[in-house]
Amino acid sequence: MARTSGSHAKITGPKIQEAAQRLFARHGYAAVSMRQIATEVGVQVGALYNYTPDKQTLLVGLMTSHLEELLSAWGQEGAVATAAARLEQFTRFHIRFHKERPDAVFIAYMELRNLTPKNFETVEVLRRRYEGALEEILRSGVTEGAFAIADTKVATMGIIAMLTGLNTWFREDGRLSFDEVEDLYWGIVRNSVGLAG
Amino acid sequence: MARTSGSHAKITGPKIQEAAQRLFARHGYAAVSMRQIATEVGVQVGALYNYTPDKQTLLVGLMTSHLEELLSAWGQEGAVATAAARLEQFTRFHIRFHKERPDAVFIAYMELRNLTPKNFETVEVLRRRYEGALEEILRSGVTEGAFAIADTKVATMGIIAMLTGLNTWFREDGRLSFDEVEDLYWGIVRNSVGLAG
DNA sequence: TAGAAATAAGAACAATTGTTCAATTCCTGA
DNA sequence: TCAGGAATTGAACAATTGTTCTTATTTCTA
Repeated sequence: MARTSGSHAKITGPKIQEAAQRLFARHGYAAVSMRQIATEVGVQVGALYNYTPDKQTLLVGLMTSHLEELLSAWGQEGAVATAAARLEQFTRFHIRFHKERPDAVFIAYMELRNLTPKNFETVEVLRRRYEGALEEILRSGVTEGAFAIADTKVATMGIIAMLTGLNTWFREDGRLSFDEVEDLYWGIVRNSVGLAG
Repeated sequence: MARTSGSHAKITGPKIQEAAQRLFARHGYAAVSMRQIATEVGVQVGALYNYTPDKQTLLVGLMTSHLEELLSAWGQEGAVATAAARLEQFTRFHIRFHKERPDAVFIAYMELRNLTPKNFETVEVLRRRYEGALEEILRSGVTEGAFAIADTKVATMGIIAMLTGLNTWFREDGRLSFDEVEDLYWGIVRNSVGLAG
């Protein structure tokens, strides 16, 4: 056999990324073989190497494209007046964006140790840029006198960890709807920066 | 060769656990081979199987003993009067306990997907018991009228995620000392439950 | 419609994987 | 001191790993 009928890079390429993302998230990068990915795509393992030079590149590609999407989506949020409104906007944006991409989020946090140093740095630059967006909000809120925050960098890390942690426990069929949880999280964040209810 | 001079289970046993913990945390469970562990211990791979029936048991053993230590240590904290004081006690305890065991914490959070279903359930029971400890504090604070919390379960997950997240960014040689960060985190937690500064 | 480019199959590679087991040596208690 | 249990080696197993390469077929372009 050789090239199969109907095969096309525009189709196989995305399929490979989706399969890799799903499998890496489910079992972990190291535990997933190239053959498993190929099987999921419906292709033989050799074909994968028309799309990636190696397994590592597949991983770092998933991470960077996720973080770039994240930054791009945040950049497209509309402008709001006060720091408090901006913080609410960020909180709800973060929660919603991450909820829609559990696999990508999982990989971006869990597989950092499987990156080569150079790839790790690339990913970290993107992540820090996103953290910087929140910190800027917190700083402007302190300047406005609206927030009571002792250290904006520490608050940034605390808030992001809290928001991202939602992915680890929220279940669609649980006690609360997602909208309810979103409101509750915003309530906690609002409190945490010293905003009046 | 065979039994080596000076060899003893009381020594090799802990050494294996320490090596496995260090390596699993650094590279991930799936990425670490039994031979790497053996090399780290200074032993041949066959010897490991005097101490564990298989690799999976090594992993689940690390997780459960970490969580049991955590629960035991929390159980030994002294009694305090108010819910607010108890929450401060929990916050500082959690941060300090986790700071001392970065490898164990990392594994307990990152390697859940490598557990068999039965082992996963065992670990989850322990984790839920710990989460329950915090939720009980929050509930009693609400009863006292000291805390303003809309949903204690959600607040529990949010606070624990925030506190545990500290491990991912704190560096001993960073801008702030650990004691400073501990105080800052307590300030955020205090705010988040609506306690007056 | 012919030739070129794109796409995939399938076999092959050496290296590594978790686990088992007999053989061998050391250590301890009586 | 010596027997028996404890501890380890070292070899072996089949299965799986990431990657490369040649070959074959399909699709695209002119």
